Amino acid sequence: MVTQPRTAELLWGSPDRPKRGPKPALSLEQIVATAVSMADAEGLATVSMQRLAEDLGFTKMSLYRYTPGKAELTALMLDAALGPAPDLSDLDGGWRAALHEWALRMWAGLRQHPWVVDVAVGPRVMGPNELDWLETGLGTLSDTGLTGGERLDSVVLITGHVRSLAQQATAPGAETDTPEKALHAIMSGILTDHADRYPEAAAAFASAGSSSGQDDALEFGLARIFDGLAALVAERAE
Amino acid sequence: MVTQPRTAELLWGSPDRPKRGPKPALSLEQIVATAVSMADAEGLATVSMQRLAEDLGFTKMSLYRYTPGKAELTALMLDAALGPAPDLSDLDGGWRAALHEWALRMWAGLRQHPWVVDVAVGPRVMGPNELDWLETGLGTLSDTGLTGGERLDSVVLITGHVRSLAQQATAPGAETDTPEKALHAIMSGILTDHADRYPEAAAAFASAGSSSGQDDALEFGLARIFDGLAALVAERAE
DNA sequence: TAGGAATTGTGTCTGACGGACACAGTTCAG
DNA sequence: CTGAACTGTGTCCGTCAGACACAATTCCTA
Repeated sequence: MVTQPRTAELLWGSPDRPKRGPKPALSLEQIVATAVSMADAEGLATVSMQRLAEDLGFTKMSLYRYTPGKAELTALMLDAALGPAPDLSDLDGGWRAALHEWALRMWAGLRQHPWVVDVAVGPRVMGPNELDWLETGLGTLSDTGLTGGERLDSVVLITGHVRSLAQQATAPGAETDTPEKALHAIMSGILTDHADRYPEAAAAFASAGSSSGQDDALEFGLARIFDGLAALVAERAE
Repeated sequence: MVTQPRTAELLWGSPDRPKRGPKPALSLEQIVATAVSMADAEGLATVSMQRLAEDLGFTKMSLYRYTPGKAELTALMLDAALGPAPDLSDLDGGWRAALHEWALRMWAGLRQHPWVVDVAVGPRVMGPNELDWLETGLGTLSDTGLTGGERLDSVVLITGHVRSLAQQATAPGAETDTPEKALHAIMSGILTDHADRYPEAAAAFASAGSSSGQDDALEFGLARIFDGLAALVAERAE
């Protein structure tokens, strides 16, 4: 990643305009915002520099006056789409209620910008908004007596769960149904053909396909994680 | 996805050779195996039909005699890389030990084939091996009294955790260090610059960066999830 | 006030990608 | 033995990110 310093400067640097030369007709914010709404509407894959430039009424190469490359633009899109973290200070119910709300807000955001999950991958330069989310998540655990590493691992655990489900729920083919039903629809033929070899899977799908509401998998996972965390917090409190 | 029936047939169908015409010089298995090792060695992105064909000593277009398109080939690569699920029947320690081993095996597999995480996304046609993993995971919970939906959600929860961490750990830039240290290295400058705005994050990274061994985040998350599951199982057992 | 000098938008070009299509050569069934 | 089916190849297309040179615009300085 040679682009890291540039990415960091674009995300964190101050936008000091040069003095000579014609005034830019576009702004990086404008480009990023257009790219985000395009990705929201038609998927990240359809956002090419060409299409983005056409949407803005300029040529493709003009965009490279604002961003060194598409990777940097994508990093900016990510932080813009995340937006600032929610304010959880008014919440009652301790860390559990706060973390729950935090997770649900993140879930809602990821549903709105499904492509974010594909972009926010691996150790990378976090933008102000992403770091704000992390900060807020960690803050919910400040009264628990957990160590810094444990708090970090907790937030990572919840993030992973939310992201993993968001990825399933917003993937192509799952727009109409819940991901469980979509998967069940796809696999039902195969499962009935091989029910003898995969009895547990066949039974589980049959049972889950009939009941199971909308966000069951999300709430189920959160409940288990919070129960597990509560046990650790209680242990630390002794 | 118009390619779904074809994918299903390639994954589950029987390979009946046509009788007329020259014998194929390649086999789909051979192509898939080559593609898998190429993806392992140099990343999924570098596996183009062109490079793959060159590696096999044929032209690009010849590969399309074996697979209708790259998407189907990728689906086959996924199932081939997963391999059969581990046999957990010899394990003592109940569902917890079995699920733990299951998760660690999956972790090992994902470390070996990092690109699998990027491919195994969304409701899709599962291959025999992928379904075998699911079957085995569900099987560990058969004595717990959980419903089919709960078992499914549990396996999804653990899978999400393992996958999420594998994605962090094997992303470009994290090969040398643990993902936490890599992220810390990237973000340390920014964090010290903005420590007043992100105190929790700065503190957590500082604390985690000094201690924290190799797979702490993995084991931490698994422990919390298992504790939470144990509480539910105990509740059901009443 | 008249220059450079810096900066912006454009047009052209390259190499890589997935894949459509026509064609020649090979193999078997009738 | 002939026609049908099948395999591998070569050529072509549209799209992608991006390099580079160039003309036009704007400001700082002499």
